[in-house]
Amino acid sequence: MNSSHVSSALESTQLIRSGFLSDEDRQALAEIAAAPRSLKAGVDLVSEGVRTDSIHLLTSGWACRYKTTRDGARQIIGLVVPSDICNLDSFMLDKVDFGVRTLSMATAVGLSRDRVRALGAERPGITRAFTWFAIVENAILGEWALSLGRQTALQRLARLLCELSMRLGDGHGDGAGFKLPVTQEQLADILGMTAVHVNRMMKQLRADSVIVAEGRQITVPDMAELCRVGGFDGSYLHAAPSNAETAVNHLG
Amino acid sequence: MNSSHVSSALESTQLIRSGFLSDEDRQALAEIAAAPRSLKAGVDLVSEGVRTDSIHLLTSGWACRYKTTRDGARQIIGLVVPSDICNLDSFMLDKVDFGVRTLSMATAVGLSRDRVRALGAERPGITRAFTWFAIVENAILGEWALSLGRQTALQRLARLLCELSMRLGDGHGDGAGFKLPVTQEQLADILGMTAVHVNRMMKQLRADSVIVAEGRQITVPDMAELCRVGGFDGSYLHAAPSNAETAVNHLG
DNA sequence: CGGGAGCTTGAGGGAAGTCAACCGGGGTGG
DNA sequence: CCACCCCGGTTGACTTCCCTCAAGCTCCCG
Repeated sequence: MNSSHVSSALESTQLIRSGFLSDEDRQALAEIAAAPRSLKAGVDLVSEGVRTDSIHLLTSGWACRYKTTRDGARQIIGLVVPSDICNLDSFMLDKVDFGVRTLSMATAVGLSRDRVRALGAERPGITRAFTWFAIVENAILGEWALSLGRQTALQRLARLLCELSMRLGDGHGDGAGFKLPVTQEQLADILGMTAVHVNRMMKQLRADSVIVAEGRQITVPDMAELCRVGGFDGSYLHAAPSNAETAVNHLG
Repeated sequence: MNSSHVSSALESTQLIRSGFLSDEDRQALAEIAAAPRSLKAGVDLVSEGVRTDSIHLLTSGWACRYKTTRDGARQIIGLVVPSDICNLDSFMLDKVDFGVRTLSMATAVGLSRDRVRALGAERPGITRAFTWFAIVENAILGEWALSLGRQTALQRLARLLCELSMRLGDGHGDGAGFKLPVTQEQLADILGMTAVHVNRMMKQLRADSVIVAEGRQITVPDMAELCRVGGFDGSYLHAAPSNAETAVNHLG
């Protein structure tokens, strides 16, 4: 069966970090998971506005949630990195109102919405973990809204790099680096600007020695400076392991 | 006791619309609700970044969720209208990372986070309803992000008016009208622009006869036209009563 | 009557978009 | 194996949208 296979994929899931899942909960989830699927870059896991009853967990690679305006402009409204849930909305809604597309090669496992719900009825921890995840996602989206509404292009870019550096967990200190598997055009769709302008802002960050970019490998010599430029304060991510324990404490 | 008093306040709550709450669930919630509080305009129900273990339901008036950047700019990341939950985040997180402030005179009731959670352990419908609400809120926030990132000032304003017209449920047809209890400065904080520019865009909508504004009373002579200008498609709200039944059907 | 809050309008400047051209690299097909 | 092409990055010139600053206006309330 795939349950043992998937179980390891679930190990590092954000859901686990919530601290709401017991070992049995985790095992129960692993047992209803479908076989992992390999995906090429640039394909839709879920298409915009479609009905689906399957919840996808990303186990490797990157994906994004996106929406398009009537006149064709695209906005990426969430980055999905390994261990994230692609379309949590399907847990409660029949129809997603965004699409999910891979940004790089990726693998994902599917969970049947109905089976997750059924599990949740017996195991409150599972529903709690999903709720926790929805709320954290909300916090991130709120931060994006603040950034889109009230920051300059340079600040938005710097802030995004800060967020990614933290979410990827590659170390938050000076000298931290990570790989950005996205084109400048996709960055533009995240940041609400033009690919051309992304390029210029990147150039400026490089010129100011705030980042070092070799191809798509980003290195941050001085994280505090990058945070300062982006006006970044990472507490909204709620994803630091330190938070999991406090969550557990509140279970009573 | 206040339970009967609060019960009526809960009647029209968004939570009810989810279709996940049974009558008993509703009653159980009403019993743990604190007495309603009257609030003046412009006061914080919850301050930014504070720890709180109380979840507030708005029963009358308007409020908003907001965040501020390090350099003092403010962005409103959500409007709270009667029957909405002000700080759902507190259901799962110790610390909210936004503030909630009344925009007009308002009344709210508080629910103890721990007691709601305890209820949820016995009554899965309650947790489900909260999760549903978090996910709908997410959908709205995603739509705001799309708007902030990819629409012009005029489109953003038009879209907001469309959303409000729908959420307030005053009728979505031509001739629909509603009261906007917010200053242009607050609109600016919602739309990610300047109060001055809000004024100009309002002027343009008026000049184009898309809206009629007398003070803070907005009338929409041609809703289809307003939707067209704002590139609005309301399906993301998931709040139409029609949706509640389909949600119920999926409970099994 | 004075004063403040919110609305309205104008003039000028700056941030970001648009259009366009060029470059480098990695595929692919002849 | 080379030529070609397409995609993504880079840069420049010009335009446009929106911000900034500033003043005057209308209410409403003390």
